[in-house]
Amino acid sequence: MVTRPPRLADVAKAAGVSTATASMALNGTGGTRIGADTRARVRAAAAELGYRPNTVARGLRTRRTHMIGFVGDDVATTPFAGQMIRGAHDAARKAGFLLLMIDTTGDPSETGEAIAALQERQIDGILMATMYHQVIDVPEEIGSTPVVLLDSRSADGSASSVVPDERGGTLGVLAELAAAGHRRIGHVTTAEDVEARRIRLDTWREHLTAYGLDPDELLAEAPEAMTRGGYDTAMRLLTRLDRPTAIFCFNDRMAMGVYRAADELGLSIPDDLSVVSYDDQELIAPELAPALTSAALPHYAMGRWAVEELLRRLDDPDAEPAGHLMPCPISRRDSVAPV
Amino acid sequence: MVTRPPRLADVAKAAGVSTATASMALNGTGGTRIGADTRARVRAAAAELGYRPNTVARGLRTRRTHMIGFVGDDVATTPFAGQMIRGAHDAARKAGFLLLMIDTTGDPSETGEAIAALQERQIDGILMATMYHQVIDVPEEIGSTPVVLLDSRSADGSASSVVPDERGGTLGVLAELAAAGHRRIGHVTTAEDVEARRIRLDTWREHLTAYGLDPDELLAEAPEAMTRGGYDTAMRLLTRLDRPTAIFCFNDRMAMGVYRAADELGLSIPDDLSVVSYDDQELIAPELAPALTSAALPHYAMGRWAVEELLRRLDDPDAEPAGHLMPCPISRRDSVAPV
DNA sequence: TCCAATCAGTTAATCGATTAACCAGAACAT
DNA sequence: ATGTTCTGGTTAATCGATTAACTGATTGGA
Repeated sequence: MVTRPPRLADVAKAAGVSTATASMALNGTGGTRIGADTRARVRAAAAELGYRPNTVARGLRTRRTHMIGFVGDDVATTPFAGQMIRGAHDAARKAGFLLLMIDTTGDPSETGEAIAALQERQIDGILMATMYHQVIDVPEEIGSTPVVLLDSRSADGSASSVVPDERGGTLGVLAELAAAGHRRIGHVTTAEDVEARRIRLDTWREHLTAYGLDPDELLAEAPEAMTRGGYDTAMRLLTRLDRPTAIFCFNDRMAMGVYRAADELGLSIPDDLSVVSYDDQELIAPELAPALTSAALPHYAMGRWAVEELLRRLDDPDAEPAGHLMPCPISRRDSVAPV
Repeated sequence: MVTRPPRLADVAKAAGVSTATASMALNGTGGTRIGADTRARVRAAAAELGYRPNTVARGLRTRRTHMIGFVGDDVATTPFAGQMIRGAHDAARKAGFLLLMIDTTGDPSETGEAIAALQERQIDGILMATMYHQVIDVPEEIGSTPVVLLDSRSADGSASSVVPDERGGTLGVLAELAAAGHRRIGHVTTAEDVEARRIRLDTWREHLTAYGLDPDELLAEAPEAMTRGGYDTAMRLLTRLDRPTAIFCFNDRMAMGVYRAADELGLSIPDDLSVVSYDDQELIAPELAPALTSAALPHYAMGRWAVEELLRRLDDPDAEPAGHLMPCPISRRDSVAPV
């Protein structure tokens, strides 16, 4: 005999009450209408039977599924994604929500389909995550579904969003260098037109200008933000007559190239050259020799915040969309020394 | 005015039919009962209104939610996890399913809760994934929910499962060495008691024994499968009088240590020493100099297979559980040369 | 011509909860 | 004595689909 799982009606019958009473007793709703002993009887019956509410039925009635759609443009490829998902997952679970994941593989036409698939399932809200900090338009398919953007901002500020405080992080690592007495700080970056590049570059420019230095003298760009690009650009900066005493790298991968270039030129890090970077990638920054000082991308925290914000919006759909800058903590390691 | 999304009843009214007819027309059920023109009229009305079925209501009636629970013991930390999820995601989506993710952070007491949370949501089946190949007991909370194990096997074979064909992969990389004329093949491995270690080690033993060599002469173990361990063990093997001409590493991280040891001893890879490994980790194997020949862990393929198997079991719950060995393709690179 | 089968639908029950509306009895105030 | 207010529930409607059972015309075969 296949015993199907107990329904609320079974619990009610076992406790000798109506399903309405059972529902209210278990959910604590209905105010004072349920007596203490009745409540206890229902609870005991539920425990006895191993009752688990059918959230599909509940969802149909209440229009709340306690599921959040997570739309990512590439779940797998970057190690960052995992942390973002994890932050979102943890915050969701704490509030009794689960994540319904969907990956668009970066294909924009997929995004509309993904959103529709989630909406059919009556998710309570949507998290839209991008792998890199960027500015996007909220897809119109979203309609009135509450949404929070993760690692990207909406062009018109119509949706809540959380992005890393790139400016703060940049100022942070530059402050490390300044504290060690560095002035001539080079910057190696990518030519790719991404938000992160723009902010880090502008902030660094500002910093140098404040010292009366000409940033353009100390800037080098590579086509791509990879090791190779870091190597090439560092070579250019470090073979100049008045080479910088420190380099701020766009990211850790480029920093790897800078390390190699310094090595080949017989420059010792941090004694002859200090290096700071961005991203604080797990398998890179702490593993380099010497370990690299880097501003961390707060993916876990952003994931968390996004869910918390989404839950806030579920409570109050008319609240103003919030744009949050998540601080990028500085991981201080061994790649910075006094001039 | 807030316009709520159209219901099936709205479509039916617009097409001038009953909801039963509308349902059958849209789903193609009910055999010949629906005339071609009626069907067309209903379809047109649905398209016109932008009708999207409410899958919560449907799920309540049909007891099928088209959602698969994915229980992972650590979604984020390993880069492998992403590929596994992706494989599962892609196969699921192709079949109209979505993944409901839940992370237990490796805590076994969490697992029961996770399964219960998924069952409350009436998922159609569960994927249980572990980050490392291991043998586990299927949690009793699973009950009669269809389940497929990912990267682990059930101790009693009661559930379908898919794991990497470690033996095949090991034979594969060893064959690379054999083809280059290597006989004295050392093995550096970890002392951690994991399934992968056991199989790779046993297979290597077998291979050497077939050549009449004594494996124990050529084996070195480290406490952990990290770079450090690879370095230490390689140092031991390579400073012997009759050092091996090739080394098979337990994984890529240990191979990094082997590379460093060889470098320090003035041995050039692959000319003085050939190296093969396992895992084919994205950020390691292809990036080493020379690039490392390694047997790949087929996480994407396993994720896919697991979903396909789960869907098969949904169709036929009484089918025998299948234990699948997923081949580990060999990534041939530049770390092997003729003796 | 008449009964059976086929066609093309409709009606109504159902999935398992939540919740608005109602109700009987006890306590209380006037 | 009688209306009012609590207490502690119950009844029945509802969420939005699917589907078993039924029905009223046609068509077809003998």
